[in-house]
Amino acid sequence: MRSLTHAPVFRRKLHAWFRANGRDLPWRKTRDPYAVLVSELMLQQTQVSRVVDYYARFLDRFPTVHDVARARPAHVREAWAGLGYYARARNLHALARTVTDRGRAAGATFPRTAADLRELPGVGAYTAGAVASFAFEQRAALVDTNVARVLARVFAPRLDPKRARDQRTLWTIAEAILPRTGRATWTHNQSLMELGALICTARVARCAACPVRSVCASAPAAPVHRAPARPRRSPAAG
DNA sequence: AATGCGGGGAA
DNA sequence: TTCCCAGCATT
Repeated sequence: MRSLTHAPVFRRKLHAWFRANGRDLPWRKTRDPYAVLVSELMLQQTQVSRVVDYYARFLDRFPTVHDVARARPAHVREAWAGLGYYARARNLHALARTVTDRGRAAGATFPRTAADLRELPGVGAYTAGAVASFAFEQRAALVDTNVARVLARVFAPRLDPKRARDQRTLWTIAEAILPRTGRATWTHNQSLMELGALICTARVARCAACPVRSVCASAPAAPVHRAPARPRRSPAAG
């Protein structure tokens, strides 16, 4: 992998860009672990644009994790109808019951660390990192398809983000470039995914609009601004 | 390491 | 058409 010398500059530029250009998505307004979990489960392999409405309707119908835990499986499934990957709805239901069962009657007890979140049904490495950093503002790394692509292009252009073996390296990079605090990690992880979603996309890397192109191993060198060329003869000419 | 799982949008 | 999308569980 390429050296991570540029990580501090990368972070600074990325975060500044995100604050100015990040989308105003509903799940970015909350730190409620239940709401964050719902959004993350819905977003697995599913585009943001299609999740927005389902997310609002689902929380309207099941405002708390207790409402899901109490519900009949068929009703949860019904709220999920059309989204696809229905195992996610079953997992959410099972997860809700787990979280409310072991808590006391009043409050649900969500695991707060990525390692503990990982034990919940339907929660893999990515979702565990997402809930840890987005709901609990923990200093946890996360690598989804966006982050894998961005990190590979910026820091390790020889890695193939789709290759399973290279993913391990990408997780190592993701952890290595994490900011110091959990609060900053929230912004950091959101920023990474947003860059992958808006600028550094799968089909086209919009390098001209990219805030981190100056430290990117894959971006073409910025076009040099220079005065009109003086007439010049090639060495061979004459 | 591969595969099944949904459905829709974009190139 | 193909590829891709805030992946995960199972084999």
